[in-house]
Amino acid sequence: MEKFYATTAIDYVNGAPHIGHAYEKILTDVIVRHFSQRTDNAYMLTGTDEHGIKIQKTSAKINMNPKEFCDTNAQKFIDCWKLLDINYSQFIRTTDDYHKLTVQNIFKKLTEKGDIYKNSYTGLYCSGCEAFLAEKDLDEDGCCPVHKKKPEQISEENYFFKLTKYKDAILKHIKQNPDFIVPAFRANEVINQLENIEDISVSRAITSVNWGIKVLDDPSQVIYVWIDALSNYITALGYDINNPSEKFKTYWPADVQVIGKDILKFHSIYWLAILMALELPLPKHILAHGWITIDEAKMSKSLGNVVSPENVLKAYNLESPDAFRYYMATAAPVGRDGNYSDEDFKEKVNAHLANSMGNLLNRTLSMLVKYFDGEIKSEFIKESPLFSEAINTIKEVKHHFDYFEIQEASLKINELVDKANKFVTDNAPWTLAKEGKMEECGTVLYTILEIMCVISSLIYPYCPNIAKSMAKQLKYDINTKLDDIKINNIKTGKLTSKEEITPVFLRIDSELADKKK
RNA sequence: GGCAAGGUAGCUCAGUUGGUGAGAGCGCACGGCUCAUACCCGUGAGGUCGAGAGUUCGAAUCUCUCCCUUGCUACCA
Repeated sequence: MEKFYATTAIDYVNGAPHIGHAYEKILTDVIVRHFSQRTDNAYMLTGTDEHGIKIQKTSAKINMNPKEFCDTNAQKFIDCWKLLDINYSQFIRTTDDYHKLTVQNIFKKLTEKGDIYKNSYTGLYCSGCEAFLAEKDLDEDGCCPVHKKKPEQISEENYFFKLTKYKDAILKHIKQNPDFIVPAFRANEVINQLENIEDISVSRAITSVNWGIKVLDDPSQVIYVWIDALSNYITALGYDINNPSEKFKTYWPADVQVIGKDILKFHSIYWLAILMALELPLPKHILAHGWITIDEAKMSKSLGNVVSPENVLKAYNLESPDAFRYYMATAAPVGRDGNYSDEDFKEKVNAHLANSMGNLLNRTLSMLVKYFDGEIKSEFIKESPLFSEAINTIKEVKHHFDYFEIQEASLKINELVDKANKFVTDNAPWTLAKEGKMEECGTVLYTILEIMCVISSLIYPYCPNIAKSMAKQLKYDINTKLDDIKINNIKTGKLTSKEEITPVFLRIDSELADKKK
């Protein structure tokens, strides 16, 4: 694999990040971290979408200039991703100068090509909102729900993009590439939506929206969200209509673009059309994830159940975001809605990270210290059927990630952990020690430690901190590429001592965890 | 309304092209072990596989009807 380029949706900076924003970034980060174990050129892009009427109004309401308002809110996202160890390569803001410039050039090129043309747009305009409303936004009487008055039919000169010109090509692409849209069942929805598309308006009169990127040579128009926001995936890499950067040539097309299911239409139709118009290759996969619900209820400001990642980490006094990342990434099969509940969170992370995986390392190292003073002797080193199981698990995990099945991949890791735990019980090294069968006992411990090296690599995308802690105690190089993993990582000689053994993840609500508070 | 996906053990769900007594994880109950973060291992529960009818030697798995749930059907971002 030569390179891997993944993008997230860029978040609208009208508010602070919540668990839904976090979910998408965690999914993407887990995917990119996995592929970083398969190539040296893994690149992850995330960022913020900062233009538009909502920002313009919200900032005006609090007497702030829109850029300062965006600066403040964008920082909240940056801080949050840091807290969650989102290892992005680049953070783009649509107010960045290089982005604005390229968007203007893209707009110009499409205009010259004839794919963008001027036409009049007619819509329902509410003077109170100073915005066009969609019919479904109106109340039963056809009035604006906020200002309680009927919107007027207004016509405005706008630029339009010839979406319909690309309809057939898009349909063909989706049908010929059944794995383009993940999960596959959403492809049908897109195909249906494609039936009724029309050309889309891609600019607004500056009198309606002034917070945006101006059309070159036409100061009366501001570029609307489609071309502004969607283009970020290529402007970030240094795309230029005449001289694309080396970075762009290296990474584009994206290997996967992770988005929420609500914006699938824009990415699988509008975005493809724009790329086709620019004569650029198309992304390999669009991954549309589901929603995170809170205790089975949709998260919303009005319900007051908006959960911020920061609060979760604080509530459990978690030092690293690993447990939260693990839970989010494995809560549901990608593409379907997942649920967050405190109870389930505790149950899952305790069971998998502490009881099964963490404890397995801990018990094995403890025995090594207890029976052998932490030393691996050469006679311990023998083949084991577990080794081929471990190699096979790597294969299965890779296969699942090829299809972005990150929950399924985690289940395979759990299975390997379970097999290893069973192996310990079946061979009862403590009994072997009592019976004086020291070589046999040492071989059992050695076998598990080799397996733990593999497990630390496999759990790394989900739980980078825990994985590093495991690797450190195993004296294993966590940067080993998946394909380079051989079962020969535990060397003979002193491996550990009582002082060096520490639990990699403390049970939530455990006595030890409580002591730390 | 139209299009689509589902309704399987208390919970979350697996069940390829129909065929040995219907499964996994969690939770629960009981048992074992004692190296470990009170952990780990084993055993069990006997669920009319949404309802009814049909095809078949045989259906959770195919067909039809009905009931229920969910998603999509927006120039919001």
